[in-house]
Amino acid sequence: MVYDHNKIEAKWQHYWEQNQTFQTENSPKPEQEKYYVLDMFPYPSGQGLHVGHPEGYTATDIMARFKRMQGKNVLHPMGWDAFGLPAEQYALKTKHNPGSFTQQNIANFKRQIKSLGFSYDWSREVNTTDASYYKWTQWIFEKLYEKGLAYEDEIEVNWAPDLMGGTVVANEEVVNGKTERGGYPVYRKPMKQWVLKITAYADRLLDDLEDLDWPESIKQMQRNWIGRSTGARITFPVVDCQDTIDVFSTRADTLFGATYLVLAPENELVDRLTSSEQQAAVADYRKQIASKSDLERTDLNKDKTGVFIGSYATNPVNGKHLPIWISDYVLSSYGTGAVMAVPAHDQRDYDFAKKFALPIIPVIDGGNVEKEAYTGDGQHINSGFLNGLNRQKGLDKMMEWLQDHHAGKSQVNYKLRDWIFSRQRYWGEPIPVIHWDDGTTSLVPETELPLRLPQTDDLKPSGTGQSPLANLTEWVNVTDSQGRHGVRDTNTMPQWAGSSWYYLRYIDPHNDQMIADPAKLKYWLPVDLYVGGAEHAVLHLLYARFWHKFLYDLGVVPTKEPFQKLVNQGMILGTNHEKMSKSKGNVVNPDEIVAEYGADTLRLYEMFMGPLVESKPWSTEGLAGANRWIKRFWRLFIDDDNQMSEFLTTENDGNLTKIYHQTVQKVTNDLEKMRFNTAISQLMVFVNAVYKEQKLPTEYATGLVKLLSPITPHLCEELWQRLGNKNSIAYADWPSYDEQQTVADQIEIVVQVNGKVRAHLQVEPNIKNSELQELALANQHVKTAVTGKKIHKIVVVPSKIVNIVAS
RNA sequence: GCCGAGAUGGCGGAAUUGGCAGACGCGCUGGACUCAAAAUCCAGUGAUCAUUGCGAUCGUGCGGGUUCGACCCCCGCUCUCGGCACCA
Repeated sequence: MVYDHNKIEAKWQHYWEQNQTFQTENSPKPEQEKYYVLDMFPYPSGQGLHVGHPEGYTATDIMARFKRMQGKNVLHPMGWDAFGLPAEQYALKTKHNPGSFTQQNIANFKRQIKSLGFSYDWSREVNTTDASYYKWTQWIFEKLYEKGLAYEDEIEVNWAPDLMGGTVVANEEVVNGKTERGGYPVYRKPMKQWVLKITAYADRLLDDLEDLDWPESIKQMQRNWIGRSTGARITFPVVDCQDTIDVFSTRADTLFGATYLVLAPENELVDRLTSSEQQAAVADYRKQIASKSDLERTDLNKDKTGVFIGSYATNPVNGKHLPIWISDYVLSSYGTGAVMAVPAHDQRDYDFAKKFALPIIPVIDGGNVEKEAYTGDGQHINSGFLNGLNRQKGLDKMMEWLQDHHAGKSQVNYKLRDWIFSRQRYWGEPIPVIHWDDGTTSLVPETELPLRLPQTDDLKPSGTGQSPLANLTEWVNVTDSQGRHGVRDTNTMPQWAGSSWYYLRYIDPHNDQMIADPAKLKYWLPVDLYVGGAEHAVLHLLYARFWHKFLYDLGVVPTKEPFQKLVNQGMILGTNHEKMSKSKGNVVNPDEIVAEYGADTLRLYEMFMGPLVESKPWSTEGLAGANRWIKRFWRLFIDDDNQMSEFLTTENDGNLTKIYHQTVQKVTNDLEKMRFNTAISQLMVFVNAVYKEQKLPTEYATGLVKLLSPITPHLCEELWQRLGNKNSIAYADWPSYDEQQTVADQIEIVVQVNGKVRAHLQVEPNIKNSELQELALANQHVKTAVTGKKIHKIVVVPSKIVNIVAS
């Protein structure tokens, strides 16, 4: 009988559900080793799954099934990151509540995921939009607030007036000066926002990367994002004034070369230090800057702009008077919002100095300041007591001098900014804060959590820059027991909030007393394997690490880091080698694949395409090939009359012994290293060998089905049952191999002459080198190759190669 | 511009403590089965030359180097992908 994927896949999916095969016991089992394998949970979009989703999910499912068969206690959950902008935009358009729309999408995602036969424990499903879930998201926020790590601040934010009737987006959501979603322009605007002090954890977030088994590229991206930079804070007194200007510099050694100072236009010192003659020009420049979008400030405008503010500062090291300018190439949000300009040795300062004809004084030998700034090393010149010293020695000496003269000290700065945590949206976790009329602010008491999102079908932009929640006056206005009136905070949390801790909730998903039972957390943490797309390299993964460390400090979680091993699956491209997208018309829908070929074929093909971490193009022929092989595998066991195949035999003539043990060894090692493509290739090699032999001893048949079962579970459950087994293959023992059986009695030795292969020799594995050498020289092909030549040297690598060097 | 990853047949890919380049699959060609086709099974398939048979030469983005021996290590390039992008 030909393999009927529809019937068999439905049968086993039903069986697993009925028997709760993959439900993980709720009480920890300290005597059994655990394995927590996690997928990045999806945002359930209206589009449903694309073939990229099942790639990562198949990889984790194989690992989950493999580890179960090796006797591990496996936690393998799935859930939904269901707050988010698309649902809100849809709701605004259609006058529906985003909740019902979201439920529909989740149902569709779940149907699709289930059709692929993944071994999730669905009893642990979480949904970030459930009040019983976001109660704890709000709880974490309150703890952050209590510890002073959540604060309100009037800060320059990325204001996108055209997005959702005006909203604030995080730095990470701004791409090339436009919003990541929708591509709307972004402007800088000071606004009151909730901010989380992630910078307080900058050092730990940086240093603890060391011990993680993550791709080096991701670690490097996080390091760059955090951007720790060690330098000096140098104080410049302002001439004829009590004020001082502090600057941050990593090149304090070039202080003698400073020829002017630049403040960020937004720096508050500007008001006080601008001379009356320059007032108009400065005001004009600042106005220009404020109306520029980020894009205009960076990409579109590489040309330096700026204005002299009419006052001077004193260089502490030589008393020179330096003009003070403002320019938008100095960022108000980094360092002190002011720099000392050393145009001879910094390209940005150089460009500015050239444009405004400011002096350029070289203080390090080398380079040519007529052409460009010199940033290399060299001996200091024009630098008083630093003359003759190189960069590092000069820096050390200058730091000493600055400390001694109270003109500066060492300082560490980070590119990492605090996390702007409020969004002017409806579809998110409400921030549980009340602003009282008397000017005080308080948290919603923990006993009153969750603070539920009020139901409404009529979402409207508030028009004030506040979220649509501002319209819901009944919800917004509160009166306490003393009759005091206040208003609720109308901000909601960003999508990153719910996804920053969901992996903790899976461990104890129905606990209504706490985030999770500490004993269970202790047993299951950290996550042993986390698989997802590289697009979350900095955002999600940095925020989750931050919250985890905070919870660690609170004593809630027992580990410093949440995810021990991280793997990024590569992208699946369209057949034209381009990224799949609707507009290119190269999107493959997994539903169609499952209907035509079955889930096992999709799983097998996606794992066979190439290494998990690489991007690779879809191939319709390749997919059909995977399906052909599944049927070929089936025919090893089941004949055309639906009987057990004549290949199956209880007699073992030993012809397949070596290759069987090799296969068990290779598949086991490859799965451990997640090299699924080569594991599958080895199984194909074995199947080819069985077809040659026309025989399959039962002991190898059962082993073979087990080896393949993590990859194509439906097929293998069916064959396992037909081989006479009563229980699911999911908990069958993983096959073992005998190392002795994997090596042959005879090994092949390559004989080279001058590095070129001239002959092959069949020899005993433990042959002596001298014997090997003799055999090689006696070979006819070798003799021909060395005829008329003098042998200089013979290199023998035991059990591998003989290389004869002759000329 | 800076940081990171990569480049292997017609295609996806395999092979690294430096030791037979191209496993496995796709595609293609031929054969068997069939009235025929599909499906299946078997064989061949890097290029060039030779071909009656053994075979020979070249070949892992490009140019050098180290080595008995290099896809692998070193130096210098080109291109592709990902990230960052006035962070002082």
